[in-house]
Amino acid sequence: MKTKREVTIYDIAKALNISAATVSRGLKDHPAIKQETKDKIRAMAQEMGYQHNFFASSLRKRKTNTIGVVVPHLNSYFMSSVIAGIEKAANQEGYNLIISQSLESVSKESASVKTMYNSRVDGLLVSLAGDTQSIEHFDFILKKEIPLIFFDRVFEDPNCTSILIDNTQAGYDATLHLLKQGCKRIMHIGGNLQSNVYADRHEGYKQALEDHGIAYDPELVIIDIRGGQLGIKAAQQILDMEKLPDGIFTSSDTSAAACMSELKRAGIRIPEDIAIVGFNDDPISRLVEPRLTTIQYPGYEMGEVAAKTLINKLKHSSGDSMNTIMLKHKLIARESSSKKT
Amino acid sequence: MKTKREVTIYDIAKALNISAATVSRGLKDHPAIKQETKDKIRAMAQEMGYQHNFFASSLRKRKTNTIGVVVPHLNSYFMSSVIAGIEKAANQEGYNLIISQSLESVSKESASVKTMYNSRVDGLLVSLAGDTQSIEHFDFILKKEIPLIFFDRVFEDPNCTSILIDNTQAGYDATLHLLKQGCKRIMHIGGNLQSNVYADRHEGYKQALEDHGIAYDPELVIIDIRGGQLGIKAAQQILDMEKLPDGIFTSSDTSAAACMSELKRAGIRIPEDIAIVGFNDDPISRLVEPRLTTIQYPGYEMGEVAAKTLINKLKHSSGDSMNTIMLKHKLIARESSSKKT
DNA sequence: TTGAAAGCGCTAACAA
DNA sequence: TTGTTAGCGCTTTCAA
Repeated sequence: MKTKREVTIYDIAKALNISAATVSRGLKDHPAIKQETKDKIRAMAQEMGYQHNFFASSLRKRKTNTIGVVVPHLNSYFMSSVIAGIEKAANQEGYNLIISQSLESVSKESASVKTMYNSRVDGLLVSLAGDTQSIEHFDFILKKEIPLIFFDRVFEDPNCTSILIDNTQAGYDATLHLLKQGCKRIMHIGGNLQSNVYADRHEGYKQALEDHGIAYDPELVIIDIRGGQLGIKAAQQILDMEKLPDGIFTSSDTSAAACMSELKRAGIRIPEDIAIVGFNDDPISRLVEPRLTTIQYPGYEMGEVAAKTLINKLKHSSGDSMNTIMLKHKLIARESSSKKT
Repeated sequence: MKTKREVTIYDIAKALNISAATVSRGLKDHPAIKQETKDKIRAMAQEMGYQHNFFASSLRKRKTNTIGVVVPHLNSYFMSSVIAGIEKAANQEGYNLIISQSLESVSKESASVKTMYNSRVDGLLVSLAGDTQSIEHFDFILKKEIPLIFFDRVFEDPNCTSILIDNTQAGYDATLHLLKQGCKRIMHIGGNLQSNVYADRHEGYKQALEDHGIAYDPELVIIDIRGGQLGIKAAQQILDMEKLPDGIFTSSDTSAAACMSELKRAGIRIPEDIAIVGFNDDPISRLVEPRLTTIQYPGYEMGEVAAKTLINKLKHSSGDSMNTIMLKHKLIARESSSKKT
């Protein structure tokens, strides 16, 4: 870059007195090139400090070997695990990654998708922002037939594959666990219901109560208060209640931990007074006291599956497309919910 | 992408019966183009679904407006904050980001840097892997005069700028705080000493002891045990000691929290028996019990400064280059270290 | 087994 | 204010 001119395949060609085409082939191990020639080319490339120019190659091939990833936030344990999984799978197959955060805003999400398109990503892996209500801003991507896969925070659409866990079942499991511990008055603290993830967990909570003859009480449900701090604000709200709950199912470990910390400070005993179940199996769930019962959720694997599915589509552009891939989850019981001894 | 041919500026030009050059200029608001023409161009581009092709443009301009970021791990609170800061600053100036993790391995770091070069990033922002002992693998970057900035985990080199905090001072502050609480037998749990970050914190610890007439005792220092779990293993080691320490200075909040959790499980009281100071002001420091005293460390700001410094270099390629930028840190005293009441 | 030649889509001198 | 022209560095037919 900069002022210094690039070392190109032409430079190598000239030095070796062969053609650029041969150099190009030799560099990528084309079978039609003599081993001897390849060796010479490699050696010279090495010597001259040649580096492949991805742009020129992409421009010419009309494909970039790059996958775009758009997520709401990078900074959660779950998301980092997913990204790590994506990176591993992508790397293995020789794909690069461009990553961007929407910070939970559709408009930023939309801008990111445009940028990704401008970079001509071959495919897109997306976990939607909280306030995303439609996927119109992906229309032009779909129209260009760029494969689009949603994971975790998904949107049902016949043209896209979704990869997720059964959040309804997971919410059901969490609530059921509390019921089995003898809880009768179970709260739910959850995220933005516009997102499938939180809507489904909430739904599972509702169903579990129903199945056990407990009426759903909207007073016992606290949903996403914008600007983080959900756990702390929820705790304050709980402390103001006339009659305390005896169990809480929270849609994330971080807010569960924050909430628990506040409640404990106010003198409430966990799990004796209130049992708590979180979600995600974030490392924090093992560090707080008591340790959090939680739903384990295969982030790394989800990333791997997402990337592999996408790459598969890219390679065999046949539309074998599954529409939904459901991964397993598991409840991990720890002290924060153990009312029985 | 795919089979569908791109809509190019030529298509727009043809449709409007003007030249491609004019379209190119119009699209980027070149002052020499009549407003009326610009409007026509924009409208047609819109209508035809034209999207800028970043590759062709980069190839031609020999600059990409892309910054490469290489970090050891994405999944820590600190690193996510840094990335968020970088992203904001980069976005503001119209730069894109390519992000990659070295997973603490020099070889992966080296591969990442190569890939970044292949993508012809305009500049590089790097936090080094734990076992990086030299920066030879950046030589070709430097030779091409691609600006390279290190942050947090840095390497002293006259050709690169480093952005960091005064880790020695911070280590000193943390240790001093424990001394002031009356601790006499202070342990240090730290990371890989090959990294400036941990080496300096360790050095500060040493100096503080020295300044207070306490002999440095290698038995009281536990350094990075590969494969994470540092906090837990350190706790086990502590519990095996004949004489327990009365204070611990840990180089990260996550290992401090894990260590504290283990110690508490073994019946040790924090801070009465052992006072603890962590590092980073990770959210976890406020969620564990007792809450962790820690060193606050401006991650977001560090990211912003790093990106701005780099972009500045990119824009005015004059070598105004400062060599080191030192950001402020601050000790935040919480319950985990408060021996005095 | 190799080479010649034609672009991929865009930009920037230079000219008009 | 706009157009002409010549590439940026690479890949890929087609031909030899």
